[in-house]
Amino acid sequence: MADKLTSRSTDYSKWYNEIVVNADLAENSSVRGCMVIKPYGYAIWEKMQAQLDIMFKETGHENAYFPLFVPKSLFEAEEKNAEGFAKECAVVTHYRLKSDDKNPGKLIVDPAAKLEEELVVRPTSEAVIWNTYKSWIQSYRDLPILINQWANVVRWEMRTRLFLRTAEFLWQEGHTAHATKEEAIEEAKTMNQVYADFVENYMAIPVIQGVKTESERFAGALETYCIEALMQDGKALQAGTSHFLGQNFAKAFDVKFATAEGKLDYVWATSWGVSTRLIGALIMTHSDDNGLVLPPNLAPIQVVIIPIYKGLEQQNAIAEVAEEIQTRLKEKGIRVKFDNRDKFKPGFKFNEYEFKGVPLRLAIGPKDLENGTVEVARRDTLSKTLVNVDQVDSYIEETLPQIQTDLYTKALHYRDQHITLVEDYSTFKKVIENKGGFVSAHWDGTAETEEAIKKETKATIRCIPFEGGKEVGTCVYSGKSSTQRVLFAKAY
RNA sequence: CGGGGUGUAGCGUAGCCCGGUUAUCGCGCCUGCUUUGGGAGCAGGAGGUCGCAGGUUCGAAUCCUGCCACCCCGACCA
Repeated sequence: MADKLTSRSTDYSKWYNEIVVNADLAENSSVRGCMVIKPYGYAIWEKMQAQLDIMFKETGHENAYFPLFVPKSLFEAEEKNAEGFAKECAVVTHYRLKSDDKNPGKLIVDPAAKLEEELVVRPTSEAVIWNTYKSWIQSYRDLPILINQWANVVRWEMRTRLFLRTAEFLWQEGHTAHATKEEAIEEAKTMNQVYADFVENYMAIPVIQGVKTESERFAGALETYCIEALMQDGKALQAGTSHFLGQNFAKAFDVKFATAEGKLDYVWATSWGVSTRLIGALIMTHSDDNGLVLPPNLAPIQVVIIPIYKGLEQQNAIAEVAEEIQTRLKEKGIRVKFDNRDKFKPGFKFNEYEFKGVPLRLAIGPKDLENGTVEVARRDTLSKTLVNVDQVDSYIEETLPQIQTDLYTKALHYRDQHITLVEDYSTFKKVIENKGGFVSAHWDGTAETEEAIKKETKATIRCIPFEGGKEVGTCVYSGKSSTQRVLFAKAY
């Protein structure tokens, strides 16, 4: 990277280059808005998956896998859900190609292979899963069912945006079935809390938990809980959602169970998901002008060791020290890489790992060899410290969690600086337009007001926060009475 | 789908308005030597359907028409 990046730039794509590229598969191809995740980026995703998986299991969930294809008749069963996703579905209509007689070497769709019923490529899996649950649930003894699926989904959006809205993306989707409404609501809230914990503690991104308004709610849900984060450019990002689906899907797929009292009742449902969008959030929250900044808890490489030497003899002497340090760090469970490639100069490597966001860099040169020291550089602060070789592992063991905390604190500070309490509409517009971030304001609770504000300012209600308390006030737009402040922002 | 912009080597680009030798430059890549405490230097080398298809012309990267893709802004959305 020759040119520097601007931290307030909305062109985050430069930061993405290390970990993802736009899929460029064919001329004139409609496979656009898809991404290729490079190995380094995928390694971050794997770290995220691993931790989420632990947290899902801790809350009693199991993994399973369901089909990619959804027969149209199943898809349309839950009307609101189907309606909500209908406009963005990829649909399979044929199952065979044949060679084109008029155009040798080319293929055409075989009209004879038209499917009796079209298959929808899942934009989400409620339909397939509830159709399956139907045969799994007869009695209250079969409940709850607590299942998560790691999968890809396709949403053919009109406009895509790398990471944040790709046509195909990877995610996890939890689908649970419960005997009571209370238990289902509890589950949806619990998983929203799990997301908040994960994003805050592992991704070092502060989030606000809350409830979506009706217009922002998931299609088919009775209530959508969410975590909302703020990016460096002042725009909000929905980082995860958890839905209380009521009995909508149970009714649509006729999933009844016998209660302990011997009565029949419909099953209560939830679903919840986070996606590769979170990688985008990670990048857009912490990165700076020198490239990515990764929190230690998720960094594929936590510590990189770079040797500085002249000649083979010195290289070998330094490698001995470096490898010894590497062994000690590995024993402590730290992910460390010793980059002893001879074809790149140290300065090049410094920049390379800075760009990749590796939290700590150790440099060992002839001077260090002489003094028994190592230069330790922090990615987040770009500060350097000399540390004695025999203390380097304990120093690192303390510093990695410190970086994790500092990243969170920095992001939290920025976020809190960008929550503005607003009482009148002209200030509202000014803040949304100039300062960005969240605006905390009173809202009369009507969809009309929400829609009007959205039209005029492009700001939407991100959530009705759980915390922040009820208070009496007047709607910033209509002047009608209001019982609580909600958070507005321009969003991705 | 509407408004604006862009498309030239792996990446970033000049040239286009005003048509005319062998399409410019930088990065990257390959070879060799020297280098190595913050993105190395020198020398040599490889790499091009100028987005695609038509048209105008003696001649098109350049002008015209159509199409496609990408980016930004709307509508849509995790």
